[in-house]
Amino acid sequence: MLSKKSKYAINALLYIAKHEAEQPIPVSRIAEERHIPLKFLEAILTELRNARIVKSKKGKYGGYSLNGTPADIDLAQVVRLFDGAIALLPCVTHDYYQPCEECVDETTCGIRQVALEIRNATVARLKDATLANLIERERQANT
Amino acid sequence: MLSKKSKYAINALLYIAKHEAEQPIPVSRIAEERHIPLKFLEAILTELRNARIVKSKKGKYGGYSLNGTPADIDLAQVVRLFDGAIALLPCVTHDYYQPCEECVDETTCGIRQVALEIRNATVARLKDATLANLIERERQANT
DNA sequence: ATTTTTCCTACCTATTTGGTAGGATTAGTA
DNA sequence: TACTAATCCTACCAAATAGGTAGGAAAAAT
Repeated sequence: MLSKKSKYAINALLYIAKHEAEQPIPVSRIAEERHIPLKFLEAILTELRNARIVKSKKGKYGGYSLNGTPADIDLAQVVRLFDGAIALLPCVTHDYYQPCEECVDETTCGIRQVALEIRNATVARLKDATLANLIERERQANT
Repeated sequence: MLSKKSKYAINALLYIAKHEAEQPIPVSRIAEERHIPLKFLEAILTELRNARIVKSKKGKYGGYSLNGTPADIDLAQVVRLFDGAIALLPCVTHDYYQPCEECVDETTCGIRQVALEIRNATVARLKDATLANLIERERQANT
């Protein structure tokens, strides 16, 4: 399951993407419209900014903007940021690799093979799901 | 990521499946051979028994046996038992369904569409990964 | 009776999740 | 300069989950 952080982050990013012309958008507005606790969302957007997925502008009329186009930002980036590795096993992650201590032989491990296939399929789908793609999906579902 | 419970359970089940002729197998033997804490594994096997994935025999020369053939038991069952829903969002699970409270319209939600595709692909692969299948995979990788 | 096993109840610690509180700092505007 | 509206920063917190441990009762085979 995705954490609330990931879900809130995705919702906030989609909100900004859908109101691109009005950037930068203050946290308070996103929090209100998407019913996300203000202070919590503040922390989330700080993380997104540190990861350079959004950029911020301080002071009056400040707020957050996408750092790039909606086609540049995908769910894999967001999920990795807040929930860490996407894979089911640490031995099939790229960035967080760790052997399973109980594993006798990683190269022949059957569970690992399955986990690897699932990871690859999942990552591919999450990378395909850019903000632009999600907005387009919703547009199509609405007709 | 899978919990240790799931990983230990899968390893224990694979161990029993590989030693089918010697059933029932005592917890102590599995714990020793697969380096799993004894008492923890005891609790795990109790859960597997309650779920009727294994069956137990009490007393001397007792232990645990598979309840069915290695082709009957798949990873989806085990993962669901210990880690709950497989999906990324509660709104695309079957058994644990819950709407996302922040969601405006579930039928058009783009994130949901992606989550549903990922869930379906993942569940299919986990169901395909029966104990028999895993053992066969390891046999093939060994040649 | 002894041994070896499962079964049952209770407890425990560390980490993660999902927040909240309060104020300092920055920037635009009058 | 003063005011306002925003981000930024530090600290704290409660509940849930993960990953165990302890001790013994009950059952079954010899």
